[in-house]
Amino acid sequence: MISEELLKKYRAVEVHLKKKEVLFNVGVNARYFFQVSTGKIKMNNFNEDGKEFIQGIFPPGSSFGEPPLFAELKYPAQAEAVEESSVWRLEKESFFKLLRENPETHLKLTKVLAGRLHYKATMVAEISTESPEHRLLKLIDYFKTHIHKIPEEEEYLVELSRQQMADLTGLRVETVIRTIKSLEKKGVVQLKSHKILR
Amino acid sequence: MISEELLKKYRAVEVHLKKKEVLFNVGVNARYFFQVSTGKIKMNNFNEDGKEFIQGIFPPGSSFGEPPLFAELKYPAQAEAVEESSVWRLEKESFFKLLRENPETHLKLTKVLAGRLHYKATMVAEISTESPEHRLLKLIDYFKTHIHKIPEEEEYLVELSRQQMADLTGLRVETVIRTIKSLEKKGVVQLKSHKILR
DNA sequence: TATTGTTTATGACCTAAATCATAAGAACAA
DNA sequence: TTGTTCTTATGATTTAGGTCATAAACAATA
Repeated sequence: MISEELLKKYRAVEVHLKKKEVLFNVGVNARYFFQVSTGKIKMNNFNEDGKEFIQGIFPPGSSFGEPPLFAELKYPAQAEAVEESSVWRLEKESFFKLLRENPETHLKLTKVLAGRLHYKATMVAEISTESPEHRLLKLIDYFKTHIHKIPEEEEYLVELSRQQMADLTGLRVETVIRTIKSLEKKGVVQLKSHKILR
Repeated sequence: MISEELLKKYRAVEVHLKKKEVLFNVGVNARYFFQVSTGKIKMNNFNEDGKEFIQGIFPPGSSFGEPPLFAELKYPAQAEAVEESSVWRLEKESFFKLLRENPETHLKLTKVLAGRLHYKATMVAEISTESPEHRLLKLIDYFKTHIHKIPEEEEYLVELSRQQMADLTGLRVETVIRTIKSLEKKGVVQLKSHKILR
């Protein structure tokens, strides 16, 4: 997360997005650095027959879509506003200038990328080899401990919908619903008026 | 890739690994920066019933296993020598000193992480939503254009075994073999004495 | 050049999760 | 208050890819 002062200093501008508005598409070249100011942005893919995969959901303060900026690559996914949002947009050149002139910020950003790589490595191994039960528990636990940093013994109320969990784990809604039910029966998660507790 | 002079200057040492030897395990804390000197290292996971997933295969010059170093996390996968290999090993503290004192190297490393994040984002979307055919073609094309940087019109001889392709895409060997055959029938890849050309 | 191991190949069969259909409950807007 | 839409729920059916078994082709080693 880059501070607002710093962003403003390097001439970042705020861009407004309506719910479901797309900020950038798959396959285009990256020209800007983005950081969520308000709302929520997701990065996602669709296959030929419309099945969605969610790469990540970014709350205020998170940057997203930086890799193609560094590696001169095209966006592997699109960015879309989950709800009405605004994002800071910084020109690529200014962004690199900012990094050069603020080594501490560069290191912080490297740490963010490292964290994201860790999440992806975890999830891709899950998705490619594990059962729906295992995948969903891993997802829930990852959000609990790494995203929200909630201590093991404390209760965590999952804020994701069944559909979002499906799109994050490569499953189908029905499978998520059935699996969550069965996890409840086993007592590994609780359900309070459809909300998942763990 | 960090130059050998620089590595030596910061007191990196060379570690020798026999084929199949494990350098570090899942779940342990990262204490060193590693870069392949000779041979080939893979990072991989195994699920309960022994199914493997390959996170990446690293040739000489590539570093690997940096994310937990930055983000204070545990290794999400193990590192194992594919063949007899040697790797440079640099103490965590020396590594960060090196980065601070060599901003250009820090930027180069950030680019490496960005590239790897791009690969993972691409593959996880494939694995979670696409057919075996699509997954394998994407894998082959990714290796052709991004790893080996071979121009579109030139022919690429896939150096991966069917088993490795299976472990990189979350499929089973038999499925890879059958799918490659069917891709050959369709004329989208060629087979020359079992080697795949694209 | 026999032997052992690894990789590629193929058929038969089976199963977990996707698909399809339908509906009830919640949330939101008019 | 009544539509409208989104989310959760559940049963029936289908199917793609996994599993199992067996073998040929090839490579590596003694």
